Amino acid sequence: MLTMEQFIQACRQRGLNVTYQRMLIYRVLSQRHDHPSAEEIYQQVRQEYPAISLATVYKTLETFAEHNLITKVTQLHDQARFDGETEPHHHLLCVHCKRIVDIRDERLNQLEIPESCRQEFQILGYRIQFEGICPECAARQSC
Amino acid sequence: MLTMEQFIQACRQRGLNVTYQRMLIYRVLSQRHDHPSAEEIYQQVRQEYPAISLATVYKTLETFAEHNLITKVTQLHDQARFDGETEPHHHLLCVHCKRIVDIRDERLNQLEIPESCRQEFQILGYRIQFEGICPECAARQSC
DNA sequence: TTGGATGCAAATACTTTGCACACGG
DNA sequence: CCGTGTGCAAAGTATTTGCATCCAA
Repeated sequence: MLTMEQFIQACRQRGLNVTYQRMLIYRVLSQRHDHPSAEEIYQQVRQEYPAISLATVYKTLETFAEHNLITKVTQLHDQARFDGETEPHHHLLCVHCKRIVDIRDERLNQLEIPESCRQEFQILGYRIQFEGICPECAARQSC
Repeated sequence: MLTMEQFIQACRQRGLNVTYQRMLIYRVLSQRHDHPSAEEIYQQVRQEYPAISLATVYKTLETFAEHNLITKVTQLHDQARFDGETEPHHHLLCVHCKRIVDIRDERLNQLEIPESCRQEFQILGYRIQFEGICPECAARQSC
């Protein structure tokens, strides 16, 4: 989370033009803590700048995420993926090709649930997603 | 992961008709370990049963997931969600209303990466997603 | 001035729905 | 036979793209 000054700096460092739209989108997103969708951000930005287009919001969020100014909570959102297994286990995702490998390790199933979770939510479980680059993608990149 | 006999049993227990399509879809999914999309399952099932429709695959996967015969890897896949924070932290998701709350706990950032992950993938990090039911949804349900 | 950013509309991708017919129990 | 499941086509939703115009640097 950056201040507006830091944000402007960060854009310049990355060669991104600092536009009014980008500042609004960044401000709206960083002031919210519920991880909104593009549509929700669009609706909120529109209140201050009605001329903005939804396509700009999409493009801007994508650009920010590529430049590591924000993150996408849902990396695999573009299509649903299914798992024949219902027993607790974890996943390792290749951030390039989106391949998923199962991870089974008893120690990972014994995580202590933090107090902040238990506080109000009725906890059902948890999933750990490891992220990395698979050998095939690593080989392709280094060429 | 169930044998075909166990699967048929499990369907009966849940009051689900055992159809040829359902058996094929379950078999294809449980034999793969890459967590395919509906389209990929459709393409593979089609090789054995060309008359199947993509809509049936979608409906069937949804039904299976509701009855806990399979799981959806991507619960939030229906729309992308963004986070203004790029520093490592974790999430608590309400499985009903899809609300996301940030979880910060230093102990969660010190997980030991399992050997099976390191083996080949170049690991970039991990995210933990806790899942539960938020107070609002819990109140609504109990009525 | 100039390349990157925006806005609009059209296109695409994924998923869901309505309905007539088929089939499992 | 009854009610659930299926297939098809159409509709719905989320997202991306092409392109003319605009604007930050």
